[in-house]
Amino acid sequence: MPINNYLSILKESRLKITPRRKAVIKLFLDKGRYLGPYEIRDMLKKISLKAGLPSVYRILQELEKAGILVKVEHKNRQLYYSLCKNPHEDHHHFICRKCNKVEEVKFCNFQEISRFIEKKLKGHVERHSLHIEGLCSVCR
Amino acid sequence: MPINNYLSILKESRLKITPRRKAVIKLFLDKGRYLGPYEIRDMLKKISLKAGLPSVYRILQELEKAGILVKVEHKNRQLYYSLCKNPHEDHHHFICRKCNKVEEVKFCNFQEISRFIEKKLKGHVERHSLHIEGLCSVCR
DNA sequence: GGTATAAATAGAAGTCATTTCTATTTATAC
DNA sequence: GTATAAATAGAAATGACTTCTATTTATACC
Repeated sequence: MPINNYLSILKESRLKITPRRKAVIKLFLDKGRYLGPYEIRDMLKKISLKAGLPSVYRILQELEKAGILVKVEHKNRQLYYSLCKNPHEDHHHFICRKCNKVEEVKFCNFQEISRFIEKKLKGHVERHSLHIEGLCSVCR
Repeated sequence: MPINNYLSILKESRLKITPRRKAVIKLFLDKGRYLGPYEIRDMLKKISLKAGLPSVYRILQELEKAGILVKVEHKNRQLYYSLCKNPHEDHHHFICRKCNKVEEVKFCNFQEISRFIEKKLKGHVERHSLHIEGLCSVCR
């Protein structure tokens, strides 16, 4: 998805298109992997777009709320985000533990487990999230 | 699994059986749900077993390392643990969002997704974790 | 292209979960 | 019982993340 689509989403969400927001989206597009606040701050500094950590955190929150980014669960329990390419499809993400690349997995067979739970445990399943980790085609 | 089995695991891991460790395991057995450091500290205080937060954190880490507890992923990114009843089986957990009960789901069809990833993305899958949330049979 | 407006940002300061450190206490092997 | 290493208490430190206020800036409108 080209950057202009993301900028349109910003407009739809009544968020102004500022140099920092644009640059953050570009970073995610260019890197193709998940990113954390500190490295984003550092990358922005490199392209002479200084931004304080509070601003970075805020921008990430706003982009998540707009549906442009999604949070990534990480073992160290710190904040990471990745670009959400298909917000409306039921899909999961495959994350490379070496290069942190995030790839979409357009496949979900969760219904089976869901039925198992409804039948055996008599519970009502509302949500699920699957974290898949390994080595991508380049790193393996 | 009765408490003595867990105490045996402690011994195998060369961890001493102290009043606090025993009490923490008992808490998890009794409550049947995931617990965080602060509530554990408070519960210990109630049974006249004062423990400082650093001690609680340490005990939880040790019990996790011994395979008695597992971390629970939580939206607020704070630390929660639950008892691991079958450390050696491939299984997942179903968590009730209302009472925090943790139930084992002895079912896993992950291989399908794994094969999908190996074939389509040419990646190598190493690990996965599935988080399932809803309402348990009592709370629904 | 100016200008008013609300929104965005900077930077200092604050919050709070978690960890580290050191002195003291305690479980266990003998 | 006693020696020893391991466990604990409590103060202090760490560090990710958030809040707050003053200043700057994108945008709508003329």
